[in-house]
Amino acid sequence: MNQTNNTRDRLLKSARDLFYARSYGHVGVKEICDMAGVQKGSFYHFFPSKQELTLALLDEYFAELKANVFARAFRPELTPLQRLSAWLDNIYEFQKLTQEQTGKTLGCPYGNIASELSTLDETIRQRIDSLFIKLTDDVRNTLEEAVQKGDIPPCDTAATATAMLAYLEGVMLLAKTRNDPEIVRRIGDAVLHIRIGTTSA
Amino acid sequence: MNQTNNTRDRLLKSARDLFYARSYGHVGVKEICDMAGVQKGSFYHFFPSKQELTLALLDEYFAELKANVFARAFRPELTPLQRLSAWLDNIYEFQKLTQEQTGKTLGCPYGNIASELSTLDETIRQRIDSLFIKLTDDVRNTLEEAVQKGDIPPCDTAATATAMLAYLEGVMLLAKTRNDPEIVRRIGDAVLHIRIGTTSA
DNA sequence: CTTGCATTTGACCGACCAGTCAATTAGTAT
DNA sequence: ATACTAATTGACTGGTCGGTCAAATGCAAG
Repeated sequence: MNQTNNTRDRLLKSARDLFYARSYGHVGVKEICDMAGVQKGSFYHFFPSKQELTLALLDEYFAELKANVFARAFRPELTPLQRLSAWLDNIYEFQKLTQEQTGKTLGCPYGNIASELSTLDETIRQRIDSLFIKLTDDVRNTLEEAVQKGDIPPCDTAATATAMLAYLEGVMLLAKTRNDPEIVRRIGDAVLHIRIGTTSA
Repeated sequence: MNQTNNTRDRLLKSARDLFYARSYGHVGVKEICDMAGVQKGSFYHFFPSKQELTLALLDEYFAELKANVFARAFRPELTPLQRLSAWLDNIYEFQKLTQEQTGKTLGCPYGNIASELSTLDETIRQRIDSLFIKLTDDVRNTLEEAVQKGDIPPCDTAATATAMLAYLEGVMLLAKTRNDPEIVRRIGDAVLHIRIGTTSA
């Protein structure tokens, strides 16, 4: 087994960047190969189709996201609410970074693909759905810890985690539509106060 | 002048339905013409390009949305909070209807196009951005009325309206990704409690 | 009946699409 | 060296893309 297949990785990275900048449908296999400095035959040596490349891309970069970004935001020495706040900060920094690098605010890489392909490719839809569920699991655990510590009143932590993800996806979509990452700063904080199923309400 | 140009209207309606079901990039001009029962030359007689058709489509159906759906939800005899609740109900009913009719939950027609084309076509991006702003204007007015009546504490009504739109866009995106309109029911209500810039917080 | 414009047709264009394949090259194991 | 496989090349296919165009048709005013 080869430890890191260079060509395969370059294809994945090129596809990820191109899809993020311009969407799945508007990026061709040829262009992905050109950016990776590879011929088309090599693409189909490593991936049976554009769809399969996309599935691999989603899995591998989500694992990287969890290991690097998420592990830092959700680290246990922070209080639960600090973790959610760090998550929000990460989103703002990422949107601002892409704005500086590309001149455009590109939104959420997963939300973009979910929006474009959920109705077109059932396999990809299910994959992104399961990634979103994994994400909300981390958020839900954080919320449960917050409830146990008394930081927030009891609530439906699973539904609240889903609602928080929904809000941040919507915020990123609006930031993309406005082409302005500052939207995240202006309205992002409200994610901390979203609650579903509190006994009081 | 002809009062209602049948061919043009059929092209717009076909494009709207196809774009909503499958996205801009994955629907060709040929297919739009086929559904409208028209040859390609007719398409380019009425619209100089696919982009221009899309701009016309956005404007005309947004006007229709405001006149029919929005005017009903935001009618003055309802209390401000009832209007927001009616807005949410409309969204749920619409997502459920498309699920029943097409077997798929398709999300927000404008959010979908915004996500796909904001980074690809600056003109379309600006158009959708301005439609979103028009939408938030109605919400902001409702929030200001709620503040004046003492239904809610004072807040940054403009930012809160944007946050509410963001949340509902996110909810529709997750409903689409989950392919389940019930998501809207499960977490939608939280939109009523979103606040930005309250003096207390 | 004629003029003139709006509408519609359907063939056509070059470019690009995802995907195929036989042939070559590189690397490894014996 | 040999043999086997993995990796890579680059030409190729059939089909679709957005868009063009000259010719035909419909229609209304004089």
